[in-house]
Amino acid sequence: MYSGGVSTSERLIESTRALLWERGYVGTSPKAILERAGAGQGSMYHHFKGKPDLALAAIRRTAEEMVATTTAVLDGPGTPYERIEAYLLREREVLRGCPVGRLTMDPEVVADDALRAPVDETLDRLRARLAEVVEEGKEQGELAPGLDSAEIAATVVATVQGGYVLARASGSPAAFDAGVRGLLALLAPRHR
Amino acid sequence: MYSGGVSTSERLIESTRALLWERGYVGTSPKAILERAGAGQGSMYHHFKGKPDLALAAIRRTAEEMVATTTAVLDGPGTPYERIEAYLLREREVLRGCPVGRLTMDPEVVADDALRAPVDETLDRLRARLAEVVEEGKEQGELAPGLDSAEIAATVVATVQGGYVLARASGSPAAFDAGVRGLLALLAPRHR
DNA sequence: GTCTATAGCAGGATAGAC
DNA sequence: GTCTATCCTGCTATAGAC
Repeated sequence: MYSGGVSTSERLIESTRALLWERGYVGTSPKAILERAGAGQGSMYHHFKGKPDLALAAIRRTAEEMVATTTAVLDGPGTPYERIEAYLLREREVLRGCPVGRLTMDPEVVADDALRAPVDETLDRLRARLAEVVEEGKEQGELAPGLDSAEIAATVVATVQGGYVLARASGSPAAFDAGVRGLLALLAPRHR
Repeated sequence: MYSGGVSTSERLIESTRALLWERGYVGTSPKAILERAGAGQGSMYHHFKGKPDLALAAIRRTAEEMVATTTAVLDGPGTPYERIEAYLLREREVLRGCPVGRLTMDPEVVADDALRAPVDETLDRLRARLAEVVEEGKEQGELAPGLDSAEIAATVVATVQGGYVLARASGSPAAFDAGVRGLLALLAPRHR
């Protein structure tokens, strides 16, 4: 029996995802979620145990989505350098920040192992995959052999996450782009 | 007439600074500030117009402090590369994050130009000073001449800001350190 | 200057009708 | 499954005594 639309529980999760991205966990109230989802109190507490439970469902989905997106780029075509470049230059809504990374600035997310786990796992998998690509680049002679793959992977992810900070501080994506271009210049084969 | 201690307004500002660092603007309540400062409601509203006004005073002081600290390192002794290295390796309470950068993830700070201004200015001055140091390094032949100083400066600041994200996600400073070491390897004269 | 009292509203959750 | 009513607590601010 198909309802012809999206289920209430689905709307609750999507509304929570949007609000967590925009306002973080501390800044997101059940009331705001319900208003955005067009649902009443009862629906939320029927489908979820409470705010943390609903937030966990939302965070898990956002994390999965990010893993899928980044994997697609890093497993895509091109040389190792080109795939790292594609990851760094991929379309982003820079001023909105990273829906996963921003959660690390939320005290209640960091304090709750269950909420932090999907965030940690997502960034960790991204780093691990990037390290593999860097390793490939070294083997193929495209990247400098002296580089530590795990370190470079951390640098790449950090530059992106920090780029969001610079962009949001200045109110413009320019600083994000500058940081990315600087990193690409440092990685670029032609500069070795 | 010296009170022999610290003024109430002073304690309010310092308490607010600590809470903004720990919990952000949205997550910090006047009540929590007053408890930490050991003051009553009246004191706060006597010295400040309200939460935003007190937060502005606290953010301005934190911003000034960060400018002073980073300037001291970047104006210090050593070659340009060594000064950038000193900035990147300087002692940090990594898991607490950056007291200035973390504010960019706060929706109410970003939405309020007065609150965002000191954050923007601080990170912008840091980038500008780093760009000058990079420029020096290029002139002295210590850094690759093809690099764009402003871009590299953005990359350096972004790596630090993003390093905090990685560290807080994993609950360990290791990822911050890895990102910094990766960046230093990419910048290092010996790798050109 | 600092305190307590109070106000009005929002946060987070529960109860029970439909 | 979904709704509204209700509860208790905390947030932000104001009033007015000391």
